[in-house]
Amino acid sequence: MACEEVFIQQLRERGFRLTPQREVILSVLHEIEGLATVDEIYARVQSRSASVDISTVYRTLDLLQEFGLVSAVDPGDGPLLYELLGLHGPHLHLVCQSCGQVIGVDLQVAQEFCKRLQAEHGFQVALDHLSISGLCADCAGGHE
Amino acid sequence: MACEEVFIQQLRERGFRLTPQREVILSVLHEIEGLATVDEIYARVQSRSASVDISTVYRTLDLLQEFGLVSAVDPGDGPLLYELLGLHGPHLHLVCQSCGQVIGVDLQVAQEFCKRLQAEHGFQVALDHLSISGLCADCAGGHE
DNA sequence: CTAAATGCAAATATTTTGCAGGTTA
DNA sequence: TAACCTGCAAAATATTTGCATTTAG
Repeated sequence: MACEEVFIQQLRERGFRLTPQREVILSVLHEIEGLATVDEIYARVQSRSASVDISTVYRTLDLLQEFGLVSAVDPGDGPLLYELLGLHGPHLHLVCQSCGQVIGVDLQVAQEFCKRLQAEHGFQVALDHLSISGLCADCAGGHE
Repeated sequence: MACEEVFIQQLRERGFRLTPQREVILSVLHEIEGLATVDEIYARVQSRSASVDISTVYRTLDLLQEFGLVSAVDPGDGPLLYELLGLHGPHLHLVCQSCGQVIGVDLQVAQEFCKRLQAEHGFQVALDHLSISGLCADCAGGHE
């Protein structure tokens, strides 16, 4: 099922409404394919529909997150990055502290680790929120 | 070597100075043992030395982080939490999205996982910065 | 003596909120 | 038409910065 359909269905289920603003925002997220700040999203939304307010962008992103269609990554500094989960579903984000790059990695590498946290500490990792800080291959290499 | 000594040594090495403010802040961190927000730290600092400014607290925490004596945890929402690493050294933080609790866990459980990220993606995890969001045992239990 | 650090106040950056009016179902 | 949503503006939160003055070494 496409994102739009999931979105519309979820909206209906909860008595929420499908507005043109929400459509534009979701469509912009499709067009971006990858991570973007609210400002970037907002700018693109504006180019299509100039009167949309940034607060509506925030509100819609929150909604999409609730619906599990979007995830947010904290880059450590600066504003959050948002990403449409759409087809791939959630993945692990490796955030480079040096260059800011965010690498998306299949969740599978984290499975064992998560199981262990579950078994040893009863802690249930939020897989749709998993991100790890460190140095990417390039930046780690340069430091040696 | 105690924190104070490391701190003083690092300061000297870099031509920085040991000020009474810095001493108070480090001492407050000792007294807290665990995670605290800047506001909490600031409040305690003030009770000892009322004229110290919050910007000095921020600046000193940055310094202590650079020196590897303090680490910051992002609770997902709200301000960062700071912690003196002191004796235990860095550990893994499990942050509960529901109750906000932060559980400190030995880094060892993450070792394999980190090695894998290193091997498969050349990514070097920042061990002094490792924190995972999810649900703690209590909150995960309650949800079922 | 002088480079570094502080306190103060103001700026910044990001996100949230209240509300009057517009819109969707 | 009734609850929901939006745009606007203002507030809130958290942190950073510029600068004159003070202070550690």
